[in-house]
Amino acid sequence: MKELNPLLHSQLRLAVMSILMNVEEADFVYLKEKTESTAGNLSVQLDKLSSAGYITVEKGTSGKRPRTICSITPEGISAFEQYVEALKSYLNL
Amino acid sequence: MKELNPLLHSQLRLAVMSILMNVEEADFVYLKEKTESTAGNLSVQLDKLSSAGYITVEKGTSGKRPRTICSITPEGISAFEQYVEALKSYLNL
DNA sequence: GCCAAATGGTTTATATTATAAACCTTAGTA
DNA sequence: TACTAAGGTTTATAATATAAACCATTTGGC
Repeated sequence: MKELNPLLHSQLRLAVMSILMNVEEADFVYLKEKTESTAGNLSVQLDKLSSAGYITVEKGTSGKRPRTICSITPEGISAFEQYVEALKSYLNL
Repeated sequence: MKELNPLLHSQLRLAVMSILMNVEEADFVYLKEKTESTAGNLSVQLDKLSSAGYITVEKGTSGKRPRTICSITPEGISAFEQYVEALKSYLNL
């Protein structure tokens, strides 16, 4: 049986990747709301995805408030697609 | 976003459930080979699935050797199907 | 202007989980 | 008898996910 990329096989990280597959970019607050995660948890998981090169994380400001914008990288897209293929073999799809 | 049943969201347990969805029953040795897991790990995960009522685990003998036979329960099938549905929403399927 | 609360995070501690190592029991066998 | 192998289980450890505690800035009320 195929291996399931452990970096993607995590509910929160998968949720983030799933969202980023469908939008050009998304900011921290949006991801937090959509995934219903705590800020701490999200912050940690974004770091991991970023360290793996699956997403980029740009820390800037919007007006005077900080704003962190994330987007998926080509490697992220590729990893996600491979993960989906691997999963299919488990799910009978 | 839908919650992913944590009991099923584990590579080895998912692999076991996936196999059991496709066969009437499977013994310990078969599952170990198919999943390429260690016996210890498999034993632990089978216990968890069994405790949850997702599979039955019958410990008998074949000839003189012990033989543990597993099969999926209706609750297991239902849980698996719900898990698949939830996952689909993450995978764009 | 000053204090309280809110916003947008990060760091760190804890609880859970997955995994393998070590162990047990019985059977065959040299 | 004493080794080895088969088929597992129990337990210790490593990894992971998660939230609690914390920090910096900003905004609103008085």
